Amino acid sequence: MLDKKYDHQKVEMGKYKFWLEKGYFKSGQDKTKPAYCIVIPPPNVTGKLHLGHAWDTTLQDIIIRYKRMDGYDALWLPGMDHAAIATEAKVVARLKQQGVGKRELGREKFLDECWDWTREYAENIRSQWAKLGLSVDYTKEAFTLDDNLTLAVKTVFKKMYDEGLIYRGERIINWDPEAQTALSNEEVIYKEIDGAFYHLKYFIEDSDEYLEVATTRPETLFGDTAVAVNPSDERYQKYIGKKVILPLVNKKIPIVGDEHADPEFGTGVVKITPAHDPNDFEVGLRHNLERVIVMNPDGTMNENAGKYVGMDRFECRGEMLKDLEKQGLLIEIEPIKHSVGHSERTDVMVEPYLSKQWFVNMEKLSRQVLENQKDEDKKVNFFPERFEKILNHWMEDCHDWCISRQLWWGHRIPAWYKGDEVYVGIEAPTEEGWHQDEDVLDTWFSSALWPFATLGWPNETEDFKRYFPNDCLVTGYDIIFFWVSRMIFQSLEFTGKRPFKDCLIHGLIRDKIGRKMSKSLGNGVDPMDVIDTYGCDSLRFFVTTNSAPGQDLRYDEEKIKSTWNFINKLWNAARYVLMNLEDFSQEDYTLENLTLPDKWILDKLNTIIGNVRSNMEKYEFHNVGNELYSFIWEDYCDWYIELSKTNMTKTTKSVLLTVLTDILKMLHPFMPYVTEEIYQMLPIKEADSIMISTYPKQDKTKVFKKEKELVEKILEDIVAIRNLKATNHISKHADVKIETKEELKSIYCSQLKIQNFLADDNQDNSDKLSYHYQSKLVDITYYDEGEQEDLAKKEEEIKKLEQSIERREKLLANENYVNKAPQNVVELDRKKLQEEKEKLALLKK
RNA sequence: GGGUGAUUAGCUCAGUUGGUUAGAGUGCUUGCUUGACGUGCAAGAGGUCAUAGGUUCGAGUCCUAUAUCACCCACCA
Repeated sequence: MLDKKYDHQKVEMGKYKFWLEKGYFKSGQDKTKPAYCIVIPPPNVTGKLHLGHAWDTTLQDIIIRYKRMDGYDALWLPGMDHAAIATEAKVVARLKQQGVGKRELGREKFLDECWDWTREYAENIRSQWAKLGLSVDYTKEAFTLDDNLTLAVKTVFKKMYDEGLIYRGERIINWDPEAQTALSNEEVIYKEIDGAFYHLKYFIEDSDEYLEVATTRPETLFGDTAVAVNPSDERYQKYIGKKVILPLVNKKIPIVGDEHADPEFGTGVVKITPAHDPNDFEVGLRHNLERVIVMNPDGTMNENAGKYVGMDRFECRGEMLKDLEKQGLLIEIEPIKHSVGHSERTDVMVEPYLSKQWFVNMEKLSRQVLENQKDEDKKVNFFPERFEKILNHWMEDCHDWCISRQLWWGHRIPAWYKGDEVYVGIEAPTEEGWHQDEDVLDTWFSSALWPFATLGWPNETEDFKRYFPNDCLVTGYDIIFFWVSRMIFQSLEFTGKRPFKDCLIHGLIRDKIGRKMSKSLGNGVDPMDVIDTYGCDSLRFFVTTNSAPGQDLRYDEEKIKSTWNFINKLWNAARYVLMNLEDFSQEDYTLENLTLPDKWILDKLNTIIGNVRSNMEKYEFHNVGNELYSFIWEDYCDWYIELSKTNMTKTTKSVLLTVLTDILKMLHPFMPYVTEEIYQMLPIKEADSIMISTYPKQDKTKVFKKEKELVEKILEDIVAIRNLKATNHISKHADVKIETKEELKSIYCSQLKIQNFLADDNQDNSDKLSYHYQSKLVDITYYDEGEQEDLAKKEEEIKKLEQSIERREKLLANENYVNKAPQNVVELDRKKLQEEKEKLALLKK
C-alpha cells in the first residue's frame, strides 16, 4: 500500500536510470511513426543550470513526452555550447588563481585547459538534466566544437566568403580591453552611469579665439584629427576651413563642416576621433581624415598619447585633466548621466576601437528572413505570435555582424594569409608560407547552425532528412536577437528551409518581488535545491503552469508548496483507488451498468481530454495545468471519489481506475516521476512504463450529455443545502425529511451525511424549528433545535433573483439583441430566465 | 526618439474570435478528530477589471488618448 504522505525523494529515486536503461529516450526505433524533433538550446559549458534552464527544458520535455506518447518518433537532441568568450573568461580566471597567465601557457596548453573544463562542466550539466527528468536522446548528443559542427562552420564560412556575405575590413568595433577581443553589438550592455562632459578650449590658429568642445572621453583627444561644426550653424560657419590647436598635443587640425554636428547639442562643436568613435569614423571618411589609434589592446595609452604612454585609459584621463586645468584649457566639468557600453562577459567599459575584423554582411540575409515570414507555409510560427514582430523589427534594422574574436577557445577562422593574399577554405592550403588567422569565431556563429548541423549537415544524412526542419524550438525572449534570428537566416541560406516550424517563446524567471535573478543581487535560486526540498515534479509543474505564454514568472516558494500539495492530493487519491482495487484484475474490469455519477465523470473526463489536447497543441500549458488541477481535485476527488464510497461495485472500481489512468497519462509530461510511480502500481496497465503508454483520446461512446446535466443539478442542490445548513448552524443530528426520486436518494443522503431520517410523516416536529430547501429534483426539510432560519439571507436571495430576471427580460425584449446575438447565446438566456423564474417560485412558496 | 509588455480580489496571476452573475492559487472568516488526504473536508466574505472617451444590442476583451511600472532597440560629441 502507498504511504500516507507523498515522499518525492523516494518516488524519484532510480526512475531516470530505469527509463534510460530501457532506452525509452532513444529516437528512431520505429521509423513507421511520424518524426518529431526538438533540439535543445545548448547551455554554455560555463557553469550550473539555473531556474531559467529548468523552465526552458521542462517545456521541451513536456512537448516531447506528449508527442512520444501520442505516437510520434520523437527526437529531443541534447547538446552544449563551447561559449567562446564566456568559457575562456572562466578558464582564464581559474588559471589566474593558480598564478598562470593565458599567454605564458600558450595556445595549445590553454586549449587543453578549456577541454578539461568542458568535460568537467558537461558532466555536471548532464547530471542536472537527469535530476530534471529530461528525456533527451543521449545517443545524439552534440557539442558545438564536434567534428561535424566544425565542418559545418567551415563550410558555411567558405560559402559565405565566396558569395561576398562575409568580408574582412577595418571598422570601429566594440573592444573589450579586459578580454582583449572584439565584440558584436549584441554583446554590449548599455548601462546608465554617472559621467561628465569635459568642456575644453580648442584655440583657433593664430587667434585668441577658441572653440568650446565638450567630450565625455577626453583621453581620446590624442586621436583627434579634426573638429566639426554644422555647416548651417551661423555661430561657427566662418571658422570652417581654419584650424584649431589640439590641446596638450599642440597639433594643428582642421575645422570641418559636417551634418554630424548637431547645433542643438552641447556646444555644437564636436571633436572628431575617427579611430575611436563610429560616427567620427564616418565623418573621417567624408573628409578624408587620418585615423590615429591612441590605445593599446589592453586599454592603456600608446605612444601617440605622448607623456601619458603606458597609463591606463582612466588614469590618463585624470592626469591629463589636471594638466589641462593648469594650462587653462579646461572650462568646466559638467556632471551628466549617460549610458555607456559594457562587455556582457567581463563587465568592463567597452572601447569603440578601430580594428581589422571579419564581418557578416546582413543585407541579403535579413531580407530573406523578412520575405520568408510573409509565406504562411514556410514561416516560423511564433507562440505567442507577437514575438514575430520583435524578429521582424530586428531584421529590418540590423547592422553587419562582427564575427571575429581575439580569443583561442572556439572555431578558428578558416582563413590563411600569405603577404597580401587571403585564402579561405575548409582545409589549409598545401603550399608553403601560409599562416592561419589567429582569431576564432563568435560563439553564435556556430550555434546559428545548431538545428541542422547537429543532424549531420552538410552531409545529407538520414537524420537530417528525417528530422529537419525541426518541429519546435523553445527559448526565452531575451535570446531572439542573438540566436533565433541567426538560426533562421543561416537555415534559409544553407538549407533553403526554415530551421523549425514553431518557435515557443517563454519569459524570464524573476524573484519573489519581481527582480531579475542575478549573481550580484544574490537572489538566485538553485533548481537543484528546489528539487531536493519539493521534488522535481513540483518544480516542473510550477514553472510550466504558472504564467501565460511569453510572460515572466516570479519564483515563489509558496507556490511550489501549493504544487506539492496538489501532488500529495493526487497521491492520496491514488492511494484510495488502489486500496479499493486490491485483487482487482482484468476479468473484473467492466463498464456495464454505469450509474449516474459514473456517466458524469466519464463525460467530464472526455471533455477534459479534448481540452487538454487542444491546449497541448497550442503550447498553452497553463491552461492544461488549470484544467487538470480542477478536474482532479474538484471533480474526481471531491465529488466522484466521495460518491464512489457508497457504491463500490466492480463498475465503480473500473471507472475509478479508468479515470485515474487517464489523469496520470495527461499529467505525465508535467510530472514524470509521480505518475510513473503510481502507474507501476495499477492493477491493469497497457505498458511497462507510462512513458510509452498511449496518450488519452476522446471516446465518443462516453458522451452522456443528459446524465451529466442531471448530476450537475444534483451537485448544485447539494451545495445549496450545505450552505443552508452552515449558515443556520443546523446540527448534524437534526431530523430530516427528504423527498426525491428513489434513484437519487442515496446520492443526496450520502453527500449530505444525513443520519436521522424521518421516514415517518406523522412525527410531531412542532417543538422544533424547520429549515426548508426545494428544487425541481429534491424537497428537503431539516428539523432542529436552534436559531431561527436566517430569513434576511433568503430575502436577499429573492431580491438578487428578481433583479437578474428583470435584467434578462429586458435583454430578451431588446430586438437588436435577439436578432444580432448568436442563437445559442440567446437560447441560453431564455433557458436561464426560465430556470430563475422557477427557482424564484420555489423560494417564495 | 522607435517598439513591446503589464495595470483584474489583501498578495501572485489566469481570462480563447466581444456573449450567463469576471476565475484560480494563496491569505482571511466560520464549522468539521467523517476509514484516501487536517499537506485535508465543507461553507463563506472579498473586484468601479489603471483613467477618460469611442465603436457595439452587449466591452476586462476592440479603437483613440492619458497615467504609472518593466523591458528591448537606436542615439548619447
